[in-house]
Amino acid sequence: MDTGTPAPRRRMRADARRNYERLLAEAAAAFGEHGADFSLEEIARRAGVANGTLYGHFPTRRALLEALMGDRMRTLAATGEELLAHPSPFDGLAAWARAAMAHTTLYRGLGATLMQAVEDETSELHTACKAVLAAGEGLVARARAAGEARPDVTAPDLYALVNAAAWAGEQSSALQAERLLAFGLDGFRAHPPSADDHIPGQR
Amino acid sequence: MDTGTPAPRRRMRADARRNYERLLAEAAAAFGEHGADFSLEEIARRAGVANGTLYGHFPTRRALLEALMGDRMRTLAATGEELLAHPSPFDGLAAWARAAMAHTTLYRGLGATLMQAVEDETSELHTACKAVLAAGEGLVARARAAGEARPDVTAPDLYALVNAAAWAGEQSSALQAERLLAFGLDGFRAHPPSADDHIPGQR
DNA sequence: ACCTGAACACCGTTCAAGT
DNA sequence: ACCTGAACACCGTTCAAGT
Repeated sequence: MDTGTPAPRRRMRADARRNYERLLAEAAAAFGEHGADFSLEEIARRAGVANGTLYGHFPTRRALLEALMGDRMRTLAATGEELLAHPSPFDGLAAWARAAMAHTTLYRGLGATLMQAVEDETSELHTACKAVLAAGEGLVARARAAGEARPDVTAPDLYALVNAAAWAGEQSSALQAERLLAFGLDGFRAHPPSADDHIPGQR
Repeated sequence: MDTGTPAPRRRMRADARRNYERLLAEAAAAFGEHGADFSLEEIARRAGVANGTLYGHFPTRRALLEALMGDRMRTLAATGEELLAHPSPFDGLAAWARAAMAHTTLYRGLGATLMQAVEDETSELHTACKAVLAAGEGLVARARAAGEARPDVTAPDLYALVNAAAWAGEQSSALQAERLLAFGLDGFRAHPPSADDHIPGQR
């Protein structure tokens, strides 16, 4: 389960702390209902603070998202490590992929931010995304080693699949997201001995 | 090859026609360089017309995109019908999927519009998207009938895969888009006799 | 140390007034 | 028939001035 609102790193003045938490609460509600691109100005308005106050606490939209999502993402990474103990390497990988997609689905439009953050070191979400990617890498490596996943499947492939499927789901339906994820995962699976379709670009 | 700027449906006054074409040309350039979400106001500015003139010709951004993409999309649909004659049903499907993804990639951010338009009957792109979807349906049906594609793969699955892979490519790299498409297509492939992974939701 | 609110430079869309 | 440009209601971001 979740630990609720994450604590700011350091001691803050009482009024500052109160503003910080109200902003976080309003942002969570607004992002949940209208997506991660919702107006920051309107969030400040709903929290009853001036827009400058929001920027004081969260200099960028990504910083706000990190405050909302950081803990969840670290939990997801931890779940990945636990799934390394799953009896079936591929099923463990698949289960984790579904959990990861559920995280991306938290706020509509989040996938793009998560995709960019993993490559952008200046993003406040970079560290959390890297942890998620590393967890995926562990699971992919294990499935590859067991001969259950293709030898050319990478962690970035898994990361991209999860976010892309979530994106597709936002455009049409949650069912479509699940289907795309399932087909993609099946494409990751090692064939018994048969046809080797070429995946471009090995990395 | 392409027929160049599409003609407006009816006779127009000479100055109107000139504005129409300048708007289209500037939009093509701007969307190509900065994506399909580029400022319409700036496009009007570059075309040397008032913003109201742009809205007069193209009441919505989708109308502008339809004028730019409609012919291309109908060509893509026609290519799909030709590929029904491909010796290998699955290879024909795969070749068409790659061509479709190339279309989505024309303007950054286009995928979302194409995904929505296929379900939104009020979208100016709806008809063109439906034609593309129908072409996909033909190829998928043939590959299913030949036992080369899973029996539960649908045209919307193919459509979603193409756009989702294109989207992922925009967030990271064109190579990632190709890889995701390849893995997804491989997931569409029928297994010889073996493991049946469950794809949710049959449609 | 933190907050306020105005300032700046943008958007998309509509519509009265012109020619 | 078509064009213009202002009007309206929004944005994100910055920063001087306050307490």
